[in-house]
Amino acid sequence: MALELFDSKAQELRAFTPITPGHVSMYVCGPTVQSAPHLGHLRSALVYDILQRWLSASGHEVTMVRNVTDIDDKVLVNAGNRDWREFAKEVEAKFDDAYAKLSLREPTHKPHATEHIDDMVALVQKLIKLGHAYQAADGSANVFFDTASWPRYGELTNQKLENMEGETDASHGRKSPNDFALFKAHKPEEPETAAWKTPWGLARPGWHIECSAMAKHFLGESFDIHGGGLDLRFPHHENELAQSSAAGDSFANFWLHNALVTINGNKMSKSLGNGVSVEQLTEAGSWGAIRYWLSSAQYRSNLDYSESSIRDAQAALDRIVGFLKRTTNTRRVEVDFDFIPLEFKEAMDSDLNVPGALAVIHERVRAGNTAFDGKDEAKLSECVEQVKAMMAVLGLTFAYQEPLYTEEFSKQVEDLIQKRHEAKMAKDFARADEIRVELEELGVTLNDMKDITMWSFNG
RNA sequence: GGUGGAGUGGCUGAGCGGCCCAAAGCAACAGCCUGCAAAGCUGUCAACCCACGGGUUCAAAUCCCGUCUCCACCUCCA
Repeated sequence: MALELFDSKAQELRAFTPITPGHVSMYVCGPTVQSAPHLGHLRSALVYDILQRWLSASGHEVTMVRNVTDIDDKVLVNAGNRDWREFAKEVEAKFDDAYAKLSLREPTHKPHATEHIDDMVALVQKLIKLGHAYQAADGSANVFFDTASWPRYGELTNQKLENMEGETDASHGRKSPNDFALFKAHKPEEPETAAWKTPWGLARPGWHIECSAMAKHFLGESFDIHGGGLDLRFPHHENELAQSSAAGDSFANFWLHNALVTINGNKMSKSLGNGVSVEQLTEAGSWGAIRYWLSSAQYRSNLDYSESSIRDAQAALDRIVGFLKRTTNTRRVEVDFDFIPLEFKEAMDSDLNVPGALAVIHERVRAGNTAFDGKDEAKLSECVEQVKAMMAVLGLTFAYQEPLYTEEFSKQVEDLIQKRHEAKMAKDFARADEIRVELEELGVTLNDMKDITMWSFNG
């Protein structure tokens, strides 16, 4: 069975075949760095991180571009009196920090909009030449895409122009309320640093043109996958598609849209004031638990946050980590993708069914625990290998660490266990419990089995 | 008004024509293990036929029609 992905343009599951065999190119809309990240941003980035990991695990070389929109109305507004560039960098650092803590892979390219103004100008010039864009009638540096000139407009979201509500304050030299800005003329109240010289005058780029230009710059006229949040489908992605295809590019072969994070059934967003901060999350559980939770619904399903979400995810994750800890103290197993069970592969190939994949992990954990208790070494090894490989594919390896301790420490622990054993033999349980507490303080968890006491280190 | 999507056990959440008397996790209960715990294992708990009403089919949670409720998008949004 091969990978199938839901293409939201075709509105159906399609067998995924890369344009260039063995190589996958993907573009994912990254954040507009206007305010600190929330759960929704994290989910979106994570979805494509897992896709990237699965594609490479299954033998593809992946080029992934995730942009940073560092110039935008909101960036300028939220910067207040500060230099907006400094502000944007600061916010970007918060995103980078959260991404790193979630253990996201670095994208191959992480372009900033402000670094690609020339690419955008070139693309817009081409659109004007082809009759799909025009400079504002009022003579300003505003440049708009001419939606009326592009009959395919609306093809991504299956909408017709006459049903669209369009920009309410249509002016600024637009021919139609549906036309969207490619470049926005410099406004006197905005800093000069936020304006670039273009053939039409001082201006800054509109949001949509950025992604078209950067995708083309790094991936060419056609590429495999374009991803982003469901809320970007319209207008952002619709407009990207219109611009790029009007300019003659075939653009993305697959469009992927991840569903949103909701809270009490409603979209999490700044305007509703229902965002959950990173602080709130980390109080409830580790970053591993946050990643686990964000993975726990298929990417096209809404994921509803509640107070117990992260706590429950932590418990589920601890079960897996606990298994690895209790069983791998004296074993070292290399991760190998050949160890991945077929059921896991099938789940992942089925439009990234991560919850189904997690179910396979838990099933293997139970089998492994049973093998461990029954001292079935061969079976245990197999389960450990499988669980580790699957955890690696899902990017959850960072949630546990190989126990690192010195020989000396090991000897100290084993001495204490021996003393505890002696105390137990003497029925001095108070002393035995004291030693257990002492070991716990050292970070050691005991596991009393029938004839032997095992221990694991949580360092 | 237009365009997409959703309604599955106490909670989260898979399944999308037969392998479903519906995965997995969390929560809860009991047993095993233990000096007692923890962890683990086993079992139970649980979905009154998977929102409701019709229909198609030898067969439906899964397809079709209708109804109700909810969500997202329609030029800020991951």
